[in-house]
Amino acid sequence: MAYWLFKSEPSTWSWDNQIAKGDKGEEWDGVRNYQARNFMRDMKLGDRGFFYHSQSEKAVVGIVEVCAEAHPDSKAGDPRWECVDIKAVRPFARPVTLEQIKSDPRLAEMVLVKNSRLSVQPVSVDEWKIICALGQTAAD
DNA sequence: GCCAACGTTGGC
DNA sequence: GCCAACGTTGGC
Repeated sequence: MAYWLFKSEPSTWSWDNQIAKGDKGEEWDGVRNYQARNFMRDMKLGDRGFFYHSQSEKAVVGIVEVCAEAHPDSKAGDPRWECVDIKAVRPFARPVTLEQIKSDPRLAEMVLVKNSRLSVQPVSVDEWKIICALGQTAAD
């Protein structure tokens, strides 16, 4: 299983919006960046991801699961743009802030730190475990 | 609100 | 195929 990170501005699509969709999940639409799209094409059913709030909050707030593999973005009107569907698995007991991540030397290589603008990105197994521990949340 | 970093576009 | 100009994102 692979691990990922999905970034969203809470004013556009928040963790609460995601929770409200329940187990049906929701399309991760709106990505118009080739790198991010290519990562979504690599995702498999059951892969896990962090749900990250950018802008004001800047924190990992929950865990999501890929519940549909890449398909055309229904809102794009252009088959080039594909996306996966994700559903909420569980919230973080304690959100892990960008500040915490940046101050932890074990997480210095995270894409979130190195390329803050990429909205969909891979997370290593080690990074996954460290951040779940910081968030006092089960990693499985 | 500003600005740095990055991606995309289009002229040459 | 290069690179300048421009737009967007996201941290501060």
